Amino acid sequence: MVKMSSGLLSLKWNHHRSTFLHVLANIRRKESYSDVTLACAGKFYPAHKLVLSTCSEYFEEMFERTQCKHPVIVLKDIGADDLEALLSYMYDGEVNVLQENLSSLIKAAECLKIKGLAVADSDPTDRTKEKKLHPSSGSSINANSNINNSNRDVHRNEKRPVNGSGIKRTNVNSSFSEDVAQPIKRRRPDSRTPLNTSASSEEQEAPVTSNESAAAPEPASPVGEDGNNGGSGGESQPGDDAKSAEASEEANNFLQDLNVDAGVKAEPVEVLDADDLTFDGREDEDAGPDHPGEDLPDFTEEKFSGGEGEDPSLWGGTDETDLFSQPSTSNFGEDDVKKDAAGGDKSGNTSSSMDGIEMRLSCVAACPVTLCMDGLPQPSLSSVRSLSSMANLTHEDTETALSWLPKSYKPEALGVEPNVLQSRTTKLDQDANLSSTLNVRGSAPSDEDSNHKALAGRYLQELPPDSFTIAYVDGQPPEPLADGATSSGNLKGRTYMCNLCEYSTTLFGNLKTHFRQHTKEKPFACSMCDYRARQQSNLKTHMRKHTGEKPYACEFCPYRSSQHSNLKIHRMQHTGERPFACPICLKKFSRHGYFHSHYSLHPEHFQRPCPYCST
DNA sequence: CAGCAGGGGGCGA
DNA sequence: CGCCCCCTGCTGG
Repeated sequence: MVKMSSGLLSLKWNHHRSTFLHVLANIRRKESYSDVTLACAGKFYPAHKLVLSTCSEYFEEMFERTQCKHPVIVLKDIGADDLEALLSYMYDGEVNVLQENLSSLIKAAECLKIKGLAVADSDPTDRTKEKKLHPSSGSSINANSNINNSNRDVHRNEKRPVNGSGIKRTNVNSSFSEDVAQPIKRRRPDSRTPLNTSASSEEQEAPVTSNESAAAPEPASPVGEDGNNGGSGGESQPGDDAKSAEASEEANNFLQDLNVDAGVKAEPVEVLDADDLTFDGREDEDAGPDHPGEDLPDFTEEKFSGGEGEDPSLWGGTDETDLFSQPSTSNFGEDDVKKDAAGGDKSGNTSSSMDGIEMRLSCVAACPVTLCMDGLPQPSLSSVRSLSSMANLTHEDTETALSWLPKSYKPEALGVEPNVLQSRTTKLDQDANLSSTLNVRGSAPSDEDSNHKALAGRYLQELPPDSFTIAYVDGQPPEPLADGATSSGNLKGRTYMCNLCEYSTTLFGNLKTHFRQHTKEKPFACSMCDYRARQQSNLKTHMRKHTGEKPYACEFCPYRSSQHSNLKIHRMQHTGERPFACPICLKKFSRHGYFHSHYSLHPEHFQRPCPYCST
């Protein structure tokens, strides 16, 4: 709070912007308040006019011209992947794209006139004025500042070592973040070209390679043209000269600082104007040391303390669906478990993920839009930050968690606080003594158990192996499944026990459905209202409410019902059936609930539990 | 108490 | 996966 000269008090919400982004991500994830639907390649993407019109002149104009409250916009010439990426870009202010997808993405962005990608945007707050007032910090605030860079900023640019893993990276400032962005085609040369140091220009990383430029000459070319050492990103030439080596070392130091609490390994990566920029747009304390991580907590705390409303994408999924929008048809967790169950991807993806993490670290430090060129799904930085916020997480812990953590198994999905995640996996082995239950009930070898769980996960591709326990009737060992064999996962002699509650079933499909209660996943969305269901059949029943369909007719009267069970209840009026009889007064009731209400009035019910539910 | 709607488990294909 | 079923909670008469 700042007391102004006029006597007015200026109340500033420090984390207003980050909170907005966070809430926006949640709203998008939950598909709340959706007032427009984008149809693309057979998929439907609920969205918000406000966001779309904010980020796209195309949509802005479109919405101005239509009076429809909830238009469905069919995008014919845009790929679903590109649209999902653009939606992520618009909602999150950043997106990761594969290098080979960049050209089509830019093309799509141009079609839709996406600000910051295809259309120049300007800073609505006109921070250049602030810059004049605070020249020392101005360069940290927006991308334009890069154009009029200070020597320090230029130096930063010089210090962009190329990672040693062959990953190509690029950063493009976003209009959606604090930073004011220019379209890629314009901004890249500006932001990357120091005004006073030609040498540094040559040393700058060129994240977009020449072949990329060839693939997408229009949008990408300008991106790459500043990077006349464009291959450096992919070819790892951090030590081209002493300057680069020095820059690399400094970047490493920077990253190590950044990674101290992230629990991830530090590796030379591109470091943008990390400590020149703060996430929430606060002016950087320029005199401060190069500890971007000190700036980050504001961001991380705000972004990851969301509890239930946490954006699932914040939680370390390694599949692309974590990073891009998820249409209603998405089947989350699938890829995760595929990787996990298959096992083969595990190590590889883990290391790749870590690379991605590092990349994201640098990006978030700089707070631009990120175009990731490493060709691998990237976990979000937030996963790292979130994990890192947990006490005593080692690098291996983080790596392991990130490598297999599926969306369906994220803390917020499980209804637990994020910082419980560390113990969650442990809890899985301990919870409700289910592991010991396994031994008691099944006495199957643990390796066989894990093998079968892996198989179940492999073929059902839904649940992480540690989410359930299998009990074997008579100690029957699991049947080995040959590669390529198919199985419904419903194998005889097995009881699948949920490790998060007391539920057990002999049918793995039931477990899969059941587990959605823990993940709070409701993958079946009603197209007519906000209703979502965990089971498709429930959605089907729900849809009858909209269609008015009542397929179940009473044979005694005109009554019709949308649900058979309701007809059955109704029919009791005609048949006089009263299945629930009070054992005390012998009064009969048609429903258990009615009986129960009645029964609870009897003083004797304390001594005699309900004969129908034992409560 | 009846109607309605939603949640969730069982089970056959 | 789709269908069936049961159960439950809410609402209004």
